[in-house]
Amino acid sequence: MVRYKKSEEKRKQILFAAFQALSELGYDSVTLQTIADHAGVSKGVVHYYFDSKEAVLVELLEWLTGKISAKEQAAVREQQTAAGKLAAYIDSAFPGPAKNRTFYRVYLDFLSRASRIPVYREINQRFYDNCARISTEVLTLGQQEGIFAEELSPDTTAPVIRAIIDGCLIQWLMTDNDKLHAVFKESCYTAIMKVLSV
Amino acid sequence: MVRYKKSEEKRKQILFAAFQALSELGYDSVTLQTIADHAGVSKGVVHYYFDSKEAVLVELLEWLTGKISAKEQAAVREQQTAAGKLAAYIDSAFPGPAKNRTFYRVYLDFLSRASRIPVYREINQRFYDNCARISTEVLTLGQQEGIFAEELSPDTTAPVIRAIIDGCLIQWLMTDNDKLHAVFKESCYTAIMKVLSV
Amino acid sequence: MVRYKKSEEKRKQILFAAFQALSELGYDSVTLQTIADHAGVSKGVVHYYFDSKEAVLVELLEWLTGKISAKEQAAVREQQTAAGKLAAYIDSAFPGPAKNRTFYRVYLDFLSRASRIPVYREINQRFYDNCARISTEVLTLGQQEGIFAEELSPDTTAPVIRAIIDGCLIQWLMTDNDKLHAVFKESCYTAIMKVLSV
Amino acid sequence: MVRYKKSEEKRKQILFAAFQALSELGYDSVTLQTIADHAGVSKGVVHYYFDSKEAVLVELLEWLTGKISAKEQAAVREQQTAAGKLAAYIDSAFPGPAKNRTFYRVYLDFLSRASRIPVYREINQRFYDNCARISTEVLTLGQQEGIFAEELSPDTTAPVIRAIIDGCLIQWLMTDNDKLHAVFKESCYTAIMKVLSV
DNA sequence: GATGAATGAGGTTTCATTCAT
DNA sequence: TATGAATGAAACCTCATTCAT
Repeated sequence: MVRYKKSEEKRKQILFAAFQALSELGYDSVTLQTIADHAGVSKGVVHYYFDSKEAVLVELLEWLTGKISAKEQAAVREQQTAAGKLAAYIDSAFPGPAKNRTFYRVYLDFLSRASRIPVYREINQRFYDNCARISTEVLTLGQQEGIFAEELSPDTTAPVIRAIIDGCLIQWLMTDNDKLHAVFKESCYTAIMKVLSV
Repeated sequence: MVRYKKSEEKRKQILFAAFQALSELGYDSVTLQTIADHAGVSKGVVHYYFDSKEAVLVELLEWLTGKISAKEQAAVREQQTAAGKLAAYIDSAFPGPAKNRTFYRVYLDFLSRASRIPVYREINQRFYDNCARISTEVLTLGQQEGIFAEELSPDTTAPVIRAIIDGCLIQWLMTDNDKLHAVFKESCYTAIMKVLSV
Repeated sequence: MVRYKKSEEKRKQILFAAFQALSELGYDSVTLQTIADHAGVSKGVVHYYFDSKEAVLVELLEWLTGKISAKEQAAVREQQTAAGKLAAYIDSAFPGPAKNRTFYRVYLDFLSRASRIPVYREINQRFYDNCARISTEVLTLGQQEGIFAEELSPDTTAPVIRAIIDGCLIQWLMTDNDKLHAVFKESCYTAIMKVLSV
Repeated sequence: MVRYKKSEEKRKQILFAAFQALSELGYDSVTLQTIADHAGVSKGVVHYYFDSKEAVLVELLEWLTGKISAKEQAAVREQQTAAGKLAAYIDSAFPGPAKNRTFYRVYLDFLSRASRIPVYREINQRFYDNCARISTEVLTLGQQEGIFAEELSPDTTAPVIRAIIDGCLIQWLMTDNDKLHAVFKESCYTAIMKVLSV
């Protein structure tokens, strides 16, 4: 993009620092100073690359959801069967305790903002759309294979699949127990299978 | 309780005002002034009844989750069959677009805090425990009736049920579309039924 | 005095509570609430008996210095010789670690105010005048007895005597060591004797 | 010192402004705003250079007592005789009405705090230790010269010397009369001479 | 490009004072 | 008389933002 003459790399560095700081401290405790500290740059630099603190956070949500969508899509594309694709999707959504904790803490911050502020809601909507595309791909292939119920419509089923994934990961996050991660992942997979199966 | 000499009624009034203000403005925009404004009292009054802003919010979460648990339990108790109890539970969790939006905006704020701050996590855990009690009640009755799968254990199933409810309501909240509330409620009910059924 | 229709006894109770609270907490930490707490009455009562917090403190200084002057005068009057009177004065000014600490903490608060606010300065001046009266009594008797230097004038000598007393007690207060109280008392007595002696 | 990356000069400027403001207004009336006003900077700057208002005041006491100790020591060092050193010490401690008023108003504020708060007491103790060093230097030299009493021990005599200085300056401060400054200075010198002489 | 000193709006909190009961 | 709920001014402090260097 021509939009940014400034070093795209340093922007990424700041976004990642913001991600870490936000996950660690939470929305109301994160400051430009803490973001700058995490990035190893001065406070002024953040303002040089981003118009405002808000702009950092908006772009962070965009960047995060984009990365996750890409990763999930890639994982699903690699598989040929509906069952394989679904498993790959869940695997991708449950990469492990550390990554899930870091991301979902931040994601909950963003969801609470998205419930009130359109710009966040729109970014999240694009993320949901990508999730729906994956779910639809899995569902329709499964229906062709005959393992998923014919009567299921992608429009109503896709949101439920993401609901179960997010719901399970939130439940797990609240347990604050890394060992239960595998249990919730398994429960999530099983639940989605039951929802889809004939 | 003797704990509060001060008018318990006014405490509730302030808590409710905080609830409204928080739902409207979000955690980082809500101030003691806005809470006081919503309650129709002066700023000092909030501090007269609560030690700090934090104390207001902690007690708000406690009060909100307590009220919801009570309502859900009462609704489930009134029904005699597993199917009736489950429907009552879902009805209770999906009271309508306005109530769900108001509550889930606030609840997302609290979940994001609960992911980092123990005191919020503990309150939420008590809420989850109550939800699990309801789910267990529904599940075991359904197993006795023969409509739910014998092999399901309450310990792993209960969290999934709440995960689907919360997940669906978050998905709906993000659509910002009141008309879809009924659709998500229906999807939620169907999904849980599929997860539980033999 | 007719000035106070209100129970003089309760006023004293509040003044004494203010004295304790002030000694314990210091000027900037003492509040009407802490004074009321120490007095075992409600906050409103303090305002009922005194126009303002400032009024409590002004009257407290008046009351304290008045009591001390009376005590010192009485002690000195009881003695017949210059040496006896001086010893009685010092004894009276050094009643012990606990009393000296309580009083001098408060007195330092008042001195710092008296250096800027006329009303406190005037009250303190009356205290100094009483001290000077005592010193003059001791000095002139001693001169008659021939043990104190003839050339000493009460006007310049009296302030020095109080200076040594206050100075020694402040020095002792800063050591925060009860055991040194007797040492400083002895040093104070010796110093004054040297200043006065022929 | 590496401790302060930030301009040491501006710190000094703020400390001096705090000194003036504190002397003028007193401890309970001085605010960060008044300090900032006296320094000709904005309120935020004070917090940029100091962690808190308390930190400003602690450092102010440290700075003030340090400066005075240095000045007094230097003055005493310049003199060769015990009498000369003592006169230099007194001269240094009585620089004049304006300076003494400004300093002793502030110092009384600090003494009242030092009587309750350890950090202030410790700083004051270091000041007292320096004063004792000076007194000891004067005393031992005077004993060698044969003009001061052999039996005087520095440990008990030094505090009395400072007690007389502080006591006299407090007495003078309370008169609120510049013309009496010289009188009290003379009285102070005479008193100390009598205390020390053979 | 990069820094960090400076600003000041706005937040939480404290507390003297008022006043209905 | 006595209480304590209520008020609101003013304190300390934080921090996004600006800007000279």
